[in-house]
Amino acid sequence: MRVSKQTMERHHKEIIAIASAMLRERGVLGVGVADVMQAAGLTHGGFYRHFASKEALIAEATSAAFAEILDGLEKAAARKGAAAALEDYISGYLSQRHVDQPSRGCPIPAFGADAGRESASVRAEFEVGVDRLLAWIAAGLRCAEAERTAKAIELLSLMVGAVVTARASGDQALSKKILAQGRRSAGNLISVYPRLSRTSTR
Amino acid sequence: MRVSKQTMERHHKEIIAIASAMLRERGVLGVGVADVMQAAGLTHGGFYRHFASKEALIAEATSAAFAEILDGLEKAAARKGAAAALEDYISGYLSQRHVDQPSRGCPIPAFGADAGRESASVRAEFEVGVDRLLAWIAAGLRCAEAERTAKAIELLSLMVGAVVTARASGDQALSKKILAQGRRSAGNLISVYPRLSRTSTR
DNA sequence: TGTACATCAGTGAACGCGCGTTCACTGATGTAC
DNA sequence: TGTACATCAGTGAACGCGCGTTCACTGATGTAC
Repeated sequence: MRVSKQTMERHHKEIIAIASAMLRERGVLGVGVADVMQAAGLTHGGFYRHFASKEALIAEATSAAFAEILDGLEKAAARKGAAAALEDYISGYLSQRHVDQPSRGCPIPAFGADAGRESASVRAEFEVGVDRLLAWIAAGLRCAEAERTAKAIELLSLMVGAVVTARASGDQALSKKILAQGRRSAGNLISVYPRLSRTSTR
Repeated sequence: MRVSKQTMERHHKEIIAIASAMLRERGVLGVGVADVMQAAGLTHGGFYRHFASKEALIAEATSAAFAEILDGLEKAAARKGAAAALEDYISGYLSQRHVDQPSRGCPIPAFGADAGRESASVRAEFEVGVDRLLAWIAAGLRCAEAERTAKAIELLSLMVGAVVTARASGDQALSKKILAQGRRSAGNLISVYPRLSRTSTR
């Protein structure tokens, strides 16, 4: 039966939140409309009162995934400063926890490859998220203004690649080696004198 | 009707080759048994004379995708030397062509995220490929022996992340920016004095 | 080398199942008086 | 404020479709004599 506007809005947000986690855990093709609705405690039939299509849900869930992460990052930056927040972000990103639990993690390693195969609307949402993320990272870098964007792109690429490769590698040993190296590389990138401090591997 | 052993072997290889391209283009869930068989000029019914399951095909296709790439790399290294071959590999990897055409490209950005969700057999094949790739990259680096593996991991992570992020970003401008920065970063990584040569962004 | 026969790669129909989507229906909500 | 009624969120069955997998069948291949 019909529910109140507030209830419907709550359902809408729940559906998106569930889809945004499922999307990162299973990828675009792994997310089913019925699965999402069931996880939200609803039946699949009502889905189309909320979204025009599965594709529309994917676009909204993509946006929500980035928004959830960026909200947290912005709060952290406000609390402890941009540079300190960036350090925390990096160590969280390149942690075993992030590799093992994609559902609350970064959308880029989780379904960036899938997003590249999706429609323009999904790709557009993804791009807005990447742009905002790069801007946030750039703000936390201690370097010349002109270098910031370039360094942010380098750092993000490095972290995304390390997480994708660590997740794909079955063996724990290789996975951990990749993460550990990622942390060293990222640490050198954000340090004030990165070029001089990294002659040794350790 | 029955075909000769040679024909069957040819079919087997064709199925794997087609699946390995489709896998990189569409991801694991995007590959259909019937699609692959049809592309090979066969009907889907005969699939199970070649493979125990779709999963077995994915494992073999993963192995084949890495083998195809590593064969090419090893030949290139033999022809022009490990260091020069690595430079070519990097510029090819971080090219618009590679971003636009995943089907013959690196498996890691193409379906690394999917592979992380697959069975142990697929993950094991993936890991063997990553290991071999890292060893090949390490051999082309001009640096101290002790630094080689670490630098290879850093370089591969950087390239994988740049390609994933470039593919996911709908807009050409951001995509190109990420690739261009990837090329600069990778170039600095493989140069003999990377720490000193990169004070400027350009 | 020739013949009889077992093998089995490939075919095409069918299996159960889950997918995204549609729709008639229900009944609480929101609204007009 | 109370009442009558239109709206519409959610239900559950059904739609067509494609999925991975199975299977009886075909007939060329490979083999045993």
